[in-house]
Amino acid sequence: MVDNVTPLDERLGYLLKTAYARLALRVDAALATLALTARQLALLSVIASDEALSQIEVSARLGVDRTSIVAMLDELERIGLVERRRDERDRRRNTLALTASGRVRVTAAEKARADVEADFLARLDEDSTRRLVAALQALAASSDRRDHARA
Amino acid sequence: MVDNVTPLDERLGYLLKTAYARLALRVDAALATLALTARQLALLSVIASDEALSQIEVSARLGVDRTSIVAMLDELERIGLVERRRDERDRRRNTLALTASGRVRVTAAEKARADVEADFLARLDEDSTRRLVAALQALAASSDRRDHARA
DNA sequence: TATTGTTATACTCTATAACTATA
DNA sequence: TATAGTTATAGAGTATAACAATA
Repeated sequence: MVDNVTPLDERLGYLLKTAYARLALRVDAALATLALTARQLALLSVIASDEALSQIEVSARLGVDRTSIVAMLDELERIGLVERRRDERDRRRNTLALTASGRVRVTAAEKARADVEADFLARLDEDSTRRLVAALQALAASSDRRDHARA
Repeated sequence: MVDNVTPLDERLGYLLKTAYARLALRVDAALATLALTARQLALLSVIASDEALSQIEVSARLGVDRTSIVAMLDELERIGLVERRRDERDRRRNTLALTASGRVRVTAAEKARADVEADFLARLDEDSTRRLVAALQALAASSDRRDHARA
């Protein structure tokens, strides 16, 4: 009826969205054992990677709005994985740190996440996997510049 | 502090999500001129690719719940791009079809979407692009089997 | 005046349950 | 009984505006 309509499974957008959705389902299933969501693990991992980040710094790295971070931290603090500490050099900021329990949980969860990812990629050979990651990184990097220029 | 924490930009999940989000932003920006969202275009394209699909068939192809399709069709019908027709052979079903205006709009929107995608991929050479798409298709295919087995 | 964290609010997308009409 | 479409509703996730405390 209408020509020039690319089938869904040849569209980059559809493929990226579908691949992400499926990986996310598996990661969430694996993390359920550890009572964590993929979203929470991402936040915990950013905190783990660089202690003393503020809430705004963390939100920028995750690409999540600072107002969304508030509720996530409330929950992670409630279950004892994270601590907010007033930054004494700038009392507007909170410095985020993992608790001992948080460190244990992140280590286990990171292993679970990496296992799921490896299993998800099992269909690809090593070279294809390396090139896939490199291509995605290139797209993210090139997009970064534009997005910042436009923002 | 915690070792074995993979940086975000080496995680497949983060890369897929980020790449998709950025492409989606650009596609939506390009489609705004045509008063369409990427979501609407995906629905229109499925209808265009195979006339006489029912709402449930369309929802399955898109991976969108049938209840969500209802409101989307209401809007597309309201702006005159789509028609619901009772299937006379099974009066429970609606057969979906583009209007003449819908066909014109889809053709223009598909061109805009393809242009954005090509620009988004400009950083990659042809071989890398082909391999990226192939890898994503392989991941989608392998995941399909598992998801169906589990569902 | 500007910034950090916070609350309130709203909007989109998604998922579930229950209804209707048809089979 | 089961299925297609529909409605109502609730839950995530996200974004905006406005506020208090601090710079």
